[in-house]
Amino acid sequence: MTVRTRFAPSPTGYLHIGGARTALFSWAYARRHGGQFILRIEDTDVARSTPEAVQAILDGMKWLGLEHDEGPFYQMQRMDRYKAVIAQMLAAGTAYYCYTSREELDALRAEQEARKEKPRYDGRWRPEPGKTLPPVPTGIEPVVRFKNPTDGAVAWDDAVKGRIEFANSELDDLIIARPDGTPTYNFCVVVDDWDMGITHVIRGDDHVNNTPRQINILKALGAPLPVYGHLSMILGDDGQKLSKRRNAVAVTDYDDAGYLRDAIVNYLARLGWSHGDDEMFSREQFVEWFDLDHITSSAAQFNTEKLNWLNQQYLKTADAVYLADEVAKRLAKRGVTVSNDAHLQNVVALYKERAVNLNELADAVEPVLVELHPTDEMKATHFTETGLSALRDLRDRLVAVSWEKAALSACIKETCAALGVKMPAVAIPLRVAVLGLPQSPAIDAVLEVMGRESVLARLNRFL
RNA sequence: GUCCCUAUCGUCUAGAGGCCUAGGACAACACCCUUUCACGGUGUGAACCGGGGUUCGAAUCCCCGUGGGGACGCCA
Repeated sequence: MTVRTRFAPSPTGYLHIGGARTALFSWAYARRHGGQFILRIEDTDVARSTPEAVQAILDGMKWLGLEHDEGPFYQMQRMDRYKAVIAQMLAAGTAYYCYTSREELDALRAEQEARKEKPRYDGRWRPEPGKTLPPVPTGIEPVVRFKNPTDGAVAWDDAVKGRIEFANSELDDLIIARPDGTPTYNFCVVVDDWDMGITHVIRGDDHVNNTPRQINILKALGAPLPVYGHLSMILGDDGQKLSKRRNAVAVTDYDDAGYLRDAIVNYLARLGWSHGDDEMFSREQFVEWFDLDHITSSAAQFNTEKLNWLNQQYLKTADAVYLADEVAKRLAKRGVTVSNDAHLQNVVALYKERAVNLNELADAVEPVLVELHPTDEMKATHFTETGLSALRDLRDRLVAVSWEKAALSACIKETCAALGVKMPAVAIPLRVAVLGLPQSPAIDAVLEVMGRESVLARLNRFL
C-alpha cells in the first residue's frame, strides 16, 4: 500500500507557521515512503473562506517548496458526493433528522453548564427501538445528526502520541448536515479522507477530539481507518499561543523578514522532530531521515534566535547567484536598482558571511553599490590630520598598483609603514571614505571588488 | 465544569530500565584569533515538576498530585 498524506487547510487567512510545519511533515512522510502528498482546501465555511486566502496558502506552499502530487481539491466542489453519502446514511439508519432549534440547543447548553456538565446534545430526536420521537414541528428544516454508538470506546494508536481512548459516552451525536443540506467539517473530512485514499492523517493537536467522532463515522460507512498522527502546537517566542498581534505567523512574513526558505524548512523540521543530535540538514537529508517515531508530543516554543543562527549558517553557504537575486529584489523595494551580474554576485559573496538575513545582506551591500556619504560625526572622528594624510598617501599608491587583493593589501601596509601607524589608523578612515561606514569586511577585499575607478573617485571626494 | 493530551538546561531537543557523576544545538558568560564589524575556535555555568510505587537498578514503566495545553459550534 502506498502512503498517501494530505494537507487540508481552511482558507480563512494566511498559511501560518504551525500549518506550514504540519504541511512539511505530511509532505516529508509521503516523500520518504515514495507516496503521494495531496492538497485539499476545506472551504465549506463559505462565510469565512476567501480566494485571497486560497492564493496565500498556495503561495506559502510554493515558497517553502512543498509540492503536492494531487489537488488542490476544493470541498465546495464535492457537495454532490457528500449529499449522496448523507442520504445513504439516513437510509441505513446511521444518521437521523433532528428538529431541535438553535434556541433549544442554547437553552440545553446553558442548563448543562449551570450543572457543571459537559455541554452536549441530549439525543432527543435520536431514534431508538421502542422510543417515541417528539412530533415533527412545522416550519423547521432539520439538521442531520450522526448516530454515534452509546457504549464502548473508540481508541486508536496515534502515530505521535501513542494510544488514545475515548468512551463513546463522552461523544454526542454531531451534526453532519445543516438545514440547507450542506455538510459540516467532521463529515467532509471523513468522506474526503476515505475517497482520496488517505493512509496517514498528520494534523494538528487541536484535532484529537475530532478523531474519535471521525473514526465512528468511518466505521459506520464501512471505510478503512487511516493512521492518525497529531502534532502538538507551536507556541510563540514568549511561550504564549501564536498570535497575529505578537508574532510573525504567516510564512511569507518570514520571506519578507529575510529568511531563506531552506533555513525555515530546516528550523521547522527540527521544531518537534529530531534525528539524534543533528541540527543542520538538507531537505533531501530530512526526507531520508523523517519518521513519525521521533516527533515530540509536547508543545514547542518558537525560538527566533535559533532560527537566526540557522539562517546565518544557510546564508554563508548559499549560492551567490541566488543571493544576488534576493538582494536585488530587496534593494529594488527601497528604490535601488541593480542587476544580478558578476559584480553584484562578487559583492554579495564578500558580505554573505556577516549577515544574518537577506535584508541585512542587502543593507550591508548597498554602500558598495551606491555612494554613501559619511556622517559629520564620522568625518570628525576619522578624517583627522593623520587620517587624511594616510588617505592621500594611499591614494597615490593605488593609482597605478595592479588591482588585486594581495597588491592592495601591500599598498595599505606601505602606507602604514610610511606614516609609522598601525593598520586601523589607515583602514578605518579608508572605510569611511569609500563606504561611508567604519566597518566592512577585509578592506583589501572590498577595494578589489569595488574597482579602481570607483575607489579613487570616492577617495577624492575628501582629498 | 467534563473529557483528551502533555511535563529533561532560559529555548529546541538526545534519551526506548543499567551506556546518564544526563549528551548536542541556540542563547548567556569567559578567553583566543583579528585590519574595524562580524565569522570562527576553545572553555564555563545551566535541566530529569512533586510524591508514591514496580524493579537488584528508573529521566525512562505504573498511580496520584501540580503546572501547561487542547476540545466541548448548524467553525475548520
